[in-house]
Amino acid sequence: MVFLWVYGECMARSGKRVYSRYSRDAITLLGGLIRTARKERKLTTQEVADRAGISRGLLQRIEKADLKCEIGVVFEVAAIVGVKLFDVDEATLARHIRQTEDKLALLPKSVRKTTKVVDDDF
Amino acid sequence: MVFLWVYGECMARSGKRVYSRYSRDAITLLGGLIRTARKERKLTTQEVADRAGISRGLLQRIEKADLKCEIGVVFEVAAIVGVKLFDVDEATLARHIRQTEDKLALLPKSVRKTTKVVDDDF
DNA sequence: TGCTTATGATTCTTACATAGACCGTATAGA
DNA sequence: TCTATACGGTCTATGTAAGAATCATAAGCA
Repeated sequence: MVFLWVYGECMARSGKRVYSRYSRDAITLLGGLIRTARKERKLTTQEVADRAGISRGLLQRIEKADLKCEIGVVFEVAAIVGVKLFDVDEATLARHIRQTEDKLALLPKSVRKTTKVVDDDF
Repeated sequence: MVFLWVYGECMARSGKRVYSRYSRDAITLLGGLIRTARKERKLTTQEVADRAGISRGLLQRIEKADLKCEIGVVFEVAAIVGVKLFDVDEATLARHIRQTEDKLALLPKSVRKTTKVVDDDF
């Protein structure tokens, strides 16, 4: 029964994912910023790749905004060439993390769907 | 000669990568923002995972700031729960992309190391 | 309080991203 | 112009990230 294949199963087989324009654009911008920053600092792809501990090919894919790169590596490369993430420095980053943790502590630990006791007989 | 293993070879075998505090913190913050936004919108992990076309386990790793998740998926989840990347909307994102492209067009296509003709004989 | 379910954690398997090597091209300097 | 090299692409082997299934716990409502 091919028709009844659930989404998850299809994904597992096809491997194709769907991305919104927004997230694609965000990664495109990040890749462009990295390439620009690298050239402004006169660093070759090999130099940056070595510093990040990755291959030159992977750096090229990062700069070309490949969606399937590990986020840790992308952020690391950004840090190496001097692209500020969230547009803030380390101290501000740490402060925002604490603020988020505090906010999270006030929210319910699990999200419960309001058991719809909505009487539909009127 | 184990001592002479180059960095790349070690990486290929160990798989362990080194990350700076800055990039780790940036991802920690992103994961926290996603979890906070998800709960504020009263969405379960399963709902968000379904919308993003990923497994629940992967969403958990994203919120826990796992550095090895694909950047495309992380950004997509962020977009789904309403976390603004680069703190800007789609239109601004597109404008920044164009600006970066223009800037890139003015930079040399390849970075040449200044052949040190620096006469070291004086 | 008790019941439902959202969440966290674990294991196993498989698809695929990465490293590494190679090639040709083009491009920046001399 | 000429030359060294930075860059982009391809191919293969391999480590591992992601999906799927499961269980235990906790947490939110009635």
